[in-house]
Amino acid sequence: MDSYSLERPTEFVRRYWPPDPNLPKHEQLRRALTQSIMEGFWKVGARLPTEADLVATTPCGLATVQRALRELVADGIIERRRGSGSVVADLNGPIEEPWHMRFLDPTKGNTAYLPLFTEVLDRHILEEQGPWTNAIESGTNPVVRIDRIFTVNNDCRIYSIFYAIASRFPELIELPVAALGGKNLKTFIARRYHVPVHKVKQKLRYVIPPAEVVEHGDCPAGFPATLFNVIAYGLNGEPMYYQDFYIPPTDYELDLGITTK
Amino acid sequence: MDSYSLERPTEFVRRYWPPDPNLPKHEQLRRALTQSIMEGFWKVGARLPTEADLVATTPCGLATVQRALRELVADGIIERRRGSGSVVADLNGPIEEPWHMRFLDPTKGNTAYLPLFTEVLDRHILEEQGPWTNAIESGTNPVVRIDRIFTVNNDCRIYSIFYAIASRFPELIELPVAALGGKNLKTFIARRYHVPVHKVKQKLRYVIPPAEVVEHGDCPAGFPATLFNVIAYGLNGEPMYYQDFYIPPTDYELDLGITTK
DNA sequence: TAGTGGTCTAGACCACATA
DNA sequence: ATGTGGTCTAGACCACTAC
Repeated sequence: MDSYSLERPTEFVRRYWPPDPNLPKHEQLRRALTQSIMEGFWKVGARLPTEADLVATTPCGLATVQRALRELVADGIIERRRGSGSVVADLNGPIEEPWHMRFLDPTKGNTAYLPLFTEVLDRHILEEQGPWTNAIESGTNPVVRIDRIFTVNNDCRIYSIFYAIASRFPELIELPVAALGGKNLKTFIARRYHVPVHKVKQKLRYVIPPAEVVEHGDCPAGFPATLFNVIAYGLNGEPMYYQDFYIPPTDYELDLGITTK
Repeated sequence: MDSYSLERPTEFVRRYWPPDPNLPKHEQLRRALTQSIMEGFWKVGARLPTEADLVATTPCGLATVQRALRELVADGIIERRRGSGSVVADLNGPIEEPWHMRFLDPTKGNTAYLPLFTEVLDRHILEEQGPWTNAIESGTNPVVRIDRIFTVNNDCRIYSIFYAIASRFPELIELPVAALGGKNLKTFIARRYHVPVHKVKQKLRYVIPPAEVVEHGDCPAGFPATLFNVIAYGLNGEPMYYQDFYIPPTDYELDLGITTK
């Protein structure tokens, strides 16, 4: 092991160690690696230092390094293969696929999802507070609201309203609206800020849809519509965005994912 | 450490070891303990053998025993406290609370759930197949179907249809229907068979409700109703039951839980 | 063949709970 | 004071991958 190959691991330790000296070492290493991946120090798909490198550059023994790496695998943040090393989990893979609004394709035995197209209708900055305030901990900070239409299989239009803290994702307000068209905002955020969505809290309620929802979506006016609400959280459990979906009656089946105790 | 205190751990090893000689030891120990807990060999709340006892009675070293126990904690199957030992996680605690149909109480800031009452309408054995067949892997085996009404906060009635393999939960067919009234079937199953529900797969679709749903529930006739479907899985990931809920329009907000990648 | 992760052990020290 | 789980290390051997 020559010193050249230890340059990058050494730089990693210089920047990220110690994250918190009061924690156990395996937890410190786990957090340091999570933080560095979130900040893009290790890019998606990049090879991480080997166990031996981490033993050499951190104050951790082999078993401690292995425990930290094993926990990162359980978190879905990295992938490891015997003989070939550890890499940052690929956000361009399954994570890039839509997470919300996954409608099952009946012509494929409900094993695939229907195609989804998005169109941006509006974007503006909100100073006022609302149900999203507590959810994304925005307090009195300005919030960016993005209204979109999701079209499922070319025949069902879902109105979506996305809320996030404006200062946290500046590109969402700096870019022209046209540049957001057709994009998966979750993926967009994951790529630009290296903060993949890791878990979502889901709720369901019924409301009379507001005028813009009736106008652009497929919800009938005057009747209660299904309002599907999502709060998305990042790797560290910090809230990232709040999103409402107004789902009209449809024959398609919506996959809500797997929930664990 | 006298031999008397090793009686129970020794009996555990005699009955459950090895679960599968081809697996790593930490995985074997994890499975053996999971299996023994599921079968009631260790009762809910009971103290498990200490790390030292397991080192003495199994072919595992201390670190291996610790790794297996740590994984069981992550699974939510046991709880450990320094100085006082490892115990089987209490199914009478949070797990006993309703999992499905958790409507938020608006008078308590949406931090508590509304009370839920159940009433059994019907129970019969099905020989035919249906959408539940693949979900619970019943094949051509008879399935027990239990129709119930869930009443939320005394003013919203939800029709529920529960499906499970009849031979797997014989008490569900042997007991008189009256004995199932008011019971939480998930808890009932967990207690009798030591198989707590561990994760659920959730789907949403819209259907015209069948006659019995319109008659006993609050869904209007002739209009599409929200059909919320749940497939519940046990500790080992094996499917346990399939359940449909016909949810009428309501002002209450339904908590769908947290979904992770 | 060399490098990498996966498993496992023996042993040490520490923090916390119970008595 | 004793027993318990929590952390950590050094070192060994094995399985798989890539060259």
